[in-house]
Amino acid sequence: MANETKGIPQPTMERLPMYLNYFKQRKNEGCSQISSADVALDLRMTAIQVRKDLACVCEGRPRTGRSTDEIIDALEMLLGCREIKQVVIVGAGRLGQALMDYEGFGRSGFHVAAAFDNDPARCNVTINGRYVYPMREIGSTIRSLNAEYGIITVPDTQAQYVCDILVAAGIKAILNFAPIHLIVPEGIVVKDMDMGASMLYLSNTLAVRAQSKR
Amino acid sequence: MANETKGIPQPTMERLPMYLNYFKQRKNEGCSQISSADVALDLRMTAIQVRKDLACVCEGRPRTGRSTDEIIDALEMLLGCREIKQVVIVGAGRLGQALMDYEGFGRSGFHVAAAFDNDPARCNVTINGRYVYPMREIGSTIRSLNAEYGIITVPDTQAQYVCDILVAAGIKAILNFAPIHLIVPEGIVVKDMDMGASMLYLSNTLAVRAQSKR
DNA sequence: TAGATTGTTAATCGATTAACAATC
DNA sequence: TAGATTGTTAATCGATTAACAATC
Repeated sequence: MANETKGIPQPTMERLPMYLNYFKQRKNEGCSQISSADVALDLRMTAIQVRKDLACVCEGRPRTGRSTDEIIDALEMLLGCREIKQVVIVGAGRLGQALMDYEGFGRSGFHVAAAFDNDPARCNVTINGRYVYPMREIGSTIRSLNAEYGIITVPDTQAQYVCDILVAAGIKAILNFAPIHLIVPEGIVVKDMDMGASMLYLSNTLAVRAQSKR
Repeated sequence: MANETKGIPQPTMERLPMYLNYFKQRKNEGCSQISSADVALDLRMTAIQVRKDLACVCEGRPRTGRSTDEIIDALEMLLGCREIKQVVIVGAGRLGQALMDYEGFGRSGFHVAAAFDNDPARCNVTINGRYVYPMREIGSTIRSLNAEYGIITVPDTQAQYVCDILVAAGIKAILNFAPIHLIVPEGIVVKDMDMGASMLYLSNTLAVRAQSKR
């Protein structure tokens, strides 16, 4: 898989996609060279942290900084954006449908190959360019696609059930939109997308800032 | 706003919603008392960390652990789930529509009060229970609702433009679904929901684990 | 009482920040 | 060359982990 992912601190690793987005933007604006100090200014970080983070990714040149082309290239390689990874979505409701042709997945190398739903009314049709299969075909479809990534967009009550099916079918990593803690075997990776929690992050950050003003 | 949010370490703060989800689940299963050790086992954390995190929230009783009712109560108070906070969504496309009646917002005290779009075909109608206003009414509507939270679900190219409008209208915190770095004035909080980045987290975690196995 | 579980104080670990020499 | 920016080594800071006394 991806190159020397290891050895890079986890917090740095999680900041890299943000840098990648940022450099792509700057490149679009016609910027071809950029210094850590400038990045830091725009991203509201310290120059030292940016420098240290980016040192993990590729070399820069004293005096001129980094080439946007080079750093974008290096980031995409390091993050594995160039490798195409097959994804299935379980739950073809509104959220699932919205994710079926979400551009951001493609840009990171993820291809939504199929969707599944247990509502016959939503099955055996193509929605937003993805074919929706009935749940009973999930195992065989995942295996024939060689999909390793699953996205869960079913109601909370069904999330664990769906999760078990995905794992049994060979899925290795799951993006979970149900605000439920999933139990998975050792070796399976889960990332929770709890949007309620994200909103709470906002309100609590506001609250903390208000307090520290006093 | 929320109680003594301050003084709680940021990493702990960000784990609290996960605990809340977990305790609600356990309560539904009929569990009324729970020890840090059990929580740790289920959440794949260490008992010490759970104990320390939860000590910030409410008191437990030696020998019996914590009451699920009490801790749920304390967490909801601390996180401010009980206060109703008005939210607007900009971009009534598929993703925006899916979020309009997303249950998880309500459970955390966020009420989606209105949506906006610049496509006349999507305006002046009710979608998933929310009225969609034309963009030109955004300022007045936000002010009359007293909304402080905004969700951006417009195409990347329009995200910064929309962000500026939201800030001008008095929005204090933004959940941003565009994979773009938004520039905001001091004091405004932004949380990026970059789903491509989340998928990359999954693939890179898998890669790191595979490497460390060797 | 004995034992499980807590809260708290101290030790460890790792990330961030600072300092500075290297280099285009 | 001089100066800006880099990479690296050392210092600081804060979170996690460990140890243990307190308590139901």
